[in-house]
Amino acid sequence: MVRKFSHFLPLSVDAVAALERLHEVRRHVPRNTPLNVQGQPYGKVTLMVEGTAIRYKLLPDGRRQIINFVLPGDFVGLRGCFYGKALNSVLTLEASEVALVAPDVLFDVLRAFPTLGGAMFWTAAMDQSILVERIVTIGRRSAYERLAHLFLTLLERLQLIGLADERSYTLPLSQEILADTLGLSVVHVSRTLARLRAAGLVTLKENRVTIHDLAGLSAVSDFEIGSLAHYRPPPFSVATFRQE
Amino acid sequence: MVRKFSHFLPLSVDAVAALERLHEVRRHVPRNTPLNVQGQPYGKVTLMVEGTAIRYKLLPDGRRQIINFVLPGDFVGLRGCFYGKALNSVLTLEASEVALVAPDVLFDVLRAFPTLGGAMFWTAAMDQSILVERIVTIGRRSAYERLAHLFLTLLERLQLIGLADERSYTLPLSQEILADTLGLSVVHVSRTLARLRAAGLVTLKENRVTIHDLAGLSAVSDFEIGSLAHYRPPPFSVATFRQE
DNA sequence: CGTACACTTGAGTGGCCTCAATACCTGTGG
DNA sequence: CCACAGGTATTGAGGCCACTCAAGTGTACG
Repeated sequence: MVRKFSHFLPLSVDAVAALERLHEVRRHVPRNTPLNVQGQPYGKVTLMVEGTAIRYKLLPDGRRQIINFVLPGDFVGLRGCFYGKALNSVLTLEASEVALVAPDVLFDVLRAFPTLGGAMFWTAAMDQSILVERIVTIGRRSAYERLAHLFLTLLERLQLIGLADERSYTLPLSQEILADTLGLSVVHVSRTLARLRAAGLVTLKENRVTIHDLAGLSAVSDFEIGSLAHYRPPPFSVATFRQE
Repeated sequence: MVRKFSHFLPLSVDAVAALERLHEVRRHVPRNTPLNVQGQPYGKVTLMVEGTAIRYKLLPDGRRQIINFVLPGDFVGLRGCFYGKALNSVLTLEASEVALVAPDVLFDVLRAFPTLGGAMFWTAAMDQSILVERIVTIGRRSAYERLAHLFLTLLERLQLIGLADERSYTLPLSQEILADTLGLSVVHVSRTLARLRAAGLVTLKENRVTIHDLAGLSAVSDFEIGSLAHYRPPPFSVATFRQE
């Protein structure tokens, strides 16, 4: 998504046009479509254009842990293509629009517009910081704090791509999804959501998350507002390398 | 560490020499030295040469979550330098040897030896898969499974850099470290270790982890042996890009 | 020799889990 | 149009896993 990168640095008209090239091979996929299956060999790199998906892993006995949400502008299988088989599954949460990207096209574009490489590096760093925060959340926060933190993380990610307003957003979050994301049971998510609602902090109704008390919620969850977007120009030039 | 990269692809003599350049500015640091402090601006990129460290985050009330272990051959602050300030703290676990790497030198080397870029991309993918596994572990596995899984992950990582033999390794793992890594309390780690010992699976004594029943342990934890090293040559050429 | 740190073990508590029943909404087919 | 099935949310009851508090042991170190 062009909008995400432009938070990193201003994009030239040409660079935007180059990004458009990645969107050439589009495909419409219905809800609950696997974009990737754990253990299967990789197809190609997929770019989410519109819609949402979840990355998750299944344990042999059926337990599921959701790793992250795939939002518009996110790549699927970019890092993983160095492995022989997919390490996790990806499933669309709603009817979505994806672009299939031939890796060579991607790298052509990056070669032509080196600044985009920096932007991709930046988003990779952001992705990792989201994973790190999730580890902290699941490992050391209570159920109450976990939900609060997740809602704020998603708010910020969606604002970055222009899909959330100041305090609310639409996302197909069932309680089962929340439970598998945060390492909780469905029942306990239901009870905890009720407490958050009663406290006047957040409401989740018909796939719409509304944050009624942003300050209160971030106080509860120790979420640093703006933490994802913090950015400083790199203290050095980003190199390019090429492998034959 | 040269040894890690050579698992990815054979390295030429010249490439090895180039990697040596990164080790030029060495520094010896004692135990419990912060290499990085949460919230502080970044210094430079650090390469662990010998020794170990932990990356962790602290919550305001003092709870600690360890994100990952820094082993020889790992970089500290490579991805994070795009952010204004450090997102997590890093602390040495024992007396260590580190190399301070000027980012420009690193990128010079990558430019001269593009295959090293591919290797770094590969290790980044591996790092991420470790984070992903930790999320699954903390979110959906029991204390018993968590410890089993961690011991196997560390075994594999250390074997990759030649610091573990077939079934044992030395690492300064206190029970507090294990607890903060796995989202458990110290007391419960103690009890669970006792159960693993009684089951004849693992022993942890004087900083030495010995795995007595590798098959049993991986059955308990659903750890895929060899999962980190799985590698397939990339289906495309890794591009290089440069930012001015 | 005393202090500090790490580990162990016991006792009691609580957060979150499981099982289960109910209610609601939506889409589907007779 | 209604009956029905499937997915989703709520609520109660009971139980367990992991937590906290606390005391005691062993080892390292100044």
